[in-house]
Amino acid sequence: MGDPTRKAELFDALAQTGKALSNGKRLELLDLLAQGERSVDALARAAGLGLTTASAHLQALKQAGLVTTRRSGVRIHYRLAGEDVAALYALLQQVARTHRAATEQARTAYLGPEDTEQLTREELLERVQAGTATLIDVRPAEEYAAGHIPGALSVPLDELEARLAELPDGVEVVAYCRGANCVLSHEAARLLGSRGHRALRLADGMLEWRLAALPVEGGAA
Amino acid sequence: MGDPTRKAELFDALAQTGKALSNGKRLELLDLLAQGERSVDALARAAGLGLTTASAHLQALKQAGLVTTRRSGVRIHYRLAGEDVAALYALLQQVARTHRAATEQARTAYLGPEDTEQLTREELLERVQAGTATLIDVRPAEEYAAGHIPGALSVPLDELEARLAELPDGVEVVAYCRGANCVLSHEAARLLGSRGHRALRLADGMLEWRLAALPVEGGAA
DNA sequence: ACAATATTCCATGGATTTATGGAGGATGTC
DNA sequence: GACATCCTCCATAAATCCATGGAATATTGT
Repeated sequence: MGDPTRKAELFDALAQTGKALSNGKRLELLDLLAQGERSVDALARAAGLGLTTASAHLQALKQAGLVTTRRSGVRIHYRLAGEDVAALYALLQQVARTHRAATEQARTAYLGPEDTEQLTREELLERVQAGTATLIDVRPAEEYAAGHIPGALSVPLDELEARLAELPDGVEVVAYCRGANCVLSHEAARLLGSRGHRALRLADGMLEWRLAALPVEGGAA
Repeated sequence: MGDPTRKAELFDALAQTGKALSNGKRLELLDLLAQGERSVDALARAAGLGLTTASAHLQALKQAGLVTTRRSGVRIHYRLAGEDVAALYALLQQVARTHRAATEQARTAYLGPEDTEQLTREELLERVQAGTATLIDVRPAEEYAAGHIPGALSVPLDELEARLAELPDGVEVVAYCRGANCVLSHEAARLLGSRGHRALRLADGMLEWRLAALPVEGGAA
């Protein structure tokens, strides 16, 4: 009635994919890849990893079936194997945050105090359609290019201070970034608030927006 | 712009939850818990683990926030921390199967050849409502008691052969069990087929049925 | 063919994980 | 209170994972 060895092999096979999610650096790489494809050294730099270390982790993700590769000239671009992988990553984040206090603590320690106002995807959608808010995407330009919320302006956090003049006065500014655990929109909202703007931020980010099947502009057509 | 140490701590915190999914035995325990709560030694026996080993894995799942405990007299019952955990487990299975050939191979090696006909949840729902099929739940009675598809008869695989006479002749029999990777319905369908019944099986199982928010009978009211 | 760039492969030492058996705690029974 | 049951905690040895640096491989440009 079901060979126990075969059964163990099946569960071990599933665990191989689970293992890919068992290391913080690999999750950080997945987090980046959830915003669009990237080359190995771009990933290594963005995640603060040694090149060989990043390569090894990416191999592990590939073995687990979570990412695929594409060669373009001399460099190799990694990307998520599918939207279900993005969904798996997002769900892991949600479960970890909901059911484990230590995760929530680490999150607030990283993102800083909840001193800026947030709004939901639905609220954002309303305001954008009504034109009552300016929406800015504070992720790196590369990620904006790979797909963004329709109507959003690309203002990477790096450039925000220098480009404050571009933002209309007296209108709400809504910032968003990668996802629920991304610090960029928090910092953007703080900066905007301190300069007299009425600043809000999207509670989560591009990852959750895409998974909710809301409209996306740019990127792979 | 975002303390790198704090950032690493956040991703490591997420990875703590991911680690829970990185071991085959732990996934097997989750698989059992997805059918309902159980005590430690029941889990150890069902998963073929030593008691202390099972306890250690359950502690790991608890630390990760995936399960909670409830004491009842001298024994401690573990259960999933929420339906989102069941969803996470189901999604991991789906991703592993879809994107990794080795997983699919291990699955077919365990479940056996695809020599029995399967049907989807929607098809099953139609037949049950129309009354054109007899539905049997071939999981252990304990799991049936914790919740089953409305109208299903509890016929644990162990007892199926002895209780064949209970099944009406000339009517389709549909068997289901725990989920997409559960062997019980495959074996039940083979047995039924070899005894002259027209036997089908649900393509997945109770886990996916519940996650699809389809009606469930029995269990926690 | 040769050099340059991007990535993977390989070997290594240090840290982490796992299974197991025995001791220790909590609860219920007599 | 003594005892049995169920579970957790602790110590240990084997296996696995991780970061790192140097060598090997693949592609492009000269």
